[in-house]
Amino acid sequence: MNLKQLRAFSEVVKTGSVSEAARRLHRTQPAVSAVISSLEDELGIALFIRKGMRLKPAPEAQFLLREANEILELW
Amino acid sequence: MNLKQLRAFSEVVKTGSVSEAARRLHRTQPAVSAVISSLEDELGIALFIRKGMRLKPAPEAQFLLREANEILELW
DNA sequence: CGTGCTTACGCCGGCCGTAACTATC
DNA sequence: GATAGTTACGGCCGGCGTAAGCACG
Repeated sequence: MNLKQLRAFSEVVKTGSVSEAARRLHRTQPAVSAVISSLEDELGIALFIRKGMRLKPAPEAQFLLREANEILELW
Repeated sequence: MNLKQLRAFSEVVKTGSVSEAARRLHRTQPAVSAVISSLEDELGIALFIRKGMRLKPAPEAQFLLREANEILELW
């Protein structure tokens, strides 16, 4: 787990979109997608549920979101 | 600035030694040394004063140490 | 078919360890 | 000469973008 992952995760939740998060992070969509995947792999849980074409944060993602934002705030 | 740098910085301060920090971080001495250098470069300040063979945190390092530990605690 | 996410793939930069050098005791 | 830190260097792995594939409306 590292900052890049937390930033990506936070942005995707905030915007509800990998594409939009990618724009804000100045990265391409696949790059952000991969970062999210790697985070899910590490944690061993799915952080998002595909809802049609959109991503909805999974319930388990809530606690991580709080921690992530807490850390990013300090940055 | 990233987590690796903060971890390295924190360990070097804690132990007063790059070698010992390297052992704890499971890295070699040169690797840790380089991370510290990169952090100092980024910040544009010297974080340590060479006191004989030991490293003493520079006064300017104090504020960073507090922030670093705060962040690492959350991890 | 347009929009969005993932998979595939090759390139390139950065990180790591080894080795050599410098300094302090 | 032992111990600690830095500098030099080469190899390798990971992250990036491009492109192609897949799914939903």
